[in-house]
Amino acid sequence: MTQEGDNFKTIRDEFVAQWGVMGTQWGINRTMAQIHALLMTSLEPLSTDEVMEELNISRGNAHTNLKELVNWGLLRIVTKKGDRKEYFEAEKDVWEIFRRISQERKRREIDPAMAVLTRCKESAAQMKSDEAKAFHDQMAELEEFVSFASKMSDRVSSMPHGKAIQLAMKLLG
Amino acid sequence: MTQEGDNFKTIRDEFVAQWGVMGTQWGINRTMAQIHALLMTSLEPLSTDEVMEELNISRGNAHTNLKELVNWGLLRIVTKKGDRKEYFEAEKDVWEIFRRISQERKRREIDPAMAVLTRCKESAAQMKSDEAKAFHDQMAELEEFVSFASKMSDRVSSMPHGKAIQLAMKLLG
DNA sequence: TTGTTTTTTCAGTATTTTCCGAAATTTAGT
DNA sequence: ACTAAATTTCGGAAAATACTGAAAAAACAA
Repeated sequence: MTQEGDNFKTIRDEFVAQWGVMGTQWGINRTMAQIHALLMTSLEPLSTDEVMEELNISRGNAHTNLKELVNWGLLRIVTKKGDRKEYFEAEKDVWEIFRRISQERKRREIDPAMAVLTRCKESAAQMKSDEAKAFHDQMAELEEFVSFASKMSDRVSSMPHGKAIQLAMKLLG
Repeated sequence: MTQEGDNFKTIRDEFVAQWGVMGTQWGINRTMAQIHALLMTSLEPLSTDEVMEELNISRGNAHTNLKELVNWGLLRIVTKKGDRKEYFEAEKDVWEIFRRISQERKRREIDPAMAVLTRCKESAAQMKSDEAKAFHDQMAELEEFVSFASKMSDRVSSMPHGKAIQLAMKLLG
C-alpha cells in the first residue's frame, strides 16, 4: 500500500464516519448511512463480508442495512461468475439518488400524513361548534398543502436530469 | 360539556396522537410533534400547565419542547395582562409553517452536509490514484447538487404564497 | 443425499434518546 | 428585602432503537 493509498483511505473513512453522523441527525440510522457512503465511493461492488470488515460491524447489522438500502433503490445486487456471494453496488448518479430518496420519503412520510389529515377532516365535517369548525378548516388547509407538495415532488422527481436543470435555471436566474 | 364537545376532543386527541407517531417516523421527537399539533388546532394560546395537563407530560418535557418549537419559529410566546404566565400560540398559516420548517432543516441538515462534502473534496484534490480521483469527482458532484438544492430551497421558501402557487401551477399544468 | 457456503432471522444486550420530578434560578409584586 | 409565582436546568429512570452473535434456513455443488 502506497503512502497515497493510505491518505485516500483516511479521507474516505472520514467521509463515511461523517455521513453516518449526519444520517442520525436526519432520522436515518448510522450504519445505513455509513454503508451508503462506503459504497458510493467504492469503485468496485463489495460483499457483505467486505462491508463488515471495513466498518467493523456484525453480519446481522451489515445484512439488514444492505437489504434496506436495496429496498430504497440505492444499491443493487450484482454477482460475479464462479462466486456464490452477493456483491452490492451503489447508484452513483446524484439526480437518480435524489429521485429514489424523494420517492421513498414520499411513500413513508407524506402518504401516511395525508391519510391522517383526510380522516380527521372528515370526522370533523359535520360538527357545528366553533372549535370543531376551526379544526376542520385547519385540517383542510394542511391536507391541501400536503397533497400539493406531494404532486410537486412527483413531478420534479420524474423529470429527466436535463429538464430539471432547465427549470432550476429559470428559478435561480 | 356537550356531546359534540366530547366528539371534538376525541378527534382532536386522535390527530395529536397520530401526529406524534408521525413525528417519530421523521426524526422529530414525539412530544414536540404532539405539542405542535395541539397548538395548531387550539383557538386560544395555551400555558405550559395546560399543555402538561392536555398531553399528560411532565413540566420539564413540556418546557423543553415548547421552547424548541419557539426556536423553530413555529410557536410564539404571548402574554395576558395581569397574568405572569407565558402562553404559547402556533403559527397556523400552512405556507408560513412550510417556510419555517424548510429553513430550519436547511440549517440543520443541508449546511453541515455541504461542509463535509467540500472538505472531503478538497482533501482529495491533489491525490493521483484512480480511487482518489473517482472519490474527488463523486464529492464534487454531490456538493454541486446539494448546493443547488439549497439555493432552490431558499428561493422557493422566500416566495410569497401567491408566487409559489403560480410557479406550482405552471409545473402541474 | 450430504456437505459446504451464503443468507436470513432473532433473542438478548448495548446504546441512544426521551422523559420525569424536583431543586435551583429567575422574575416580579408588596 | 421578602415572598410568591413562574421558568429553567439536570441527574437519574424509562423507553425506544440499534447491534451482536449465533443458530436456522436457504442455496448450491458434489
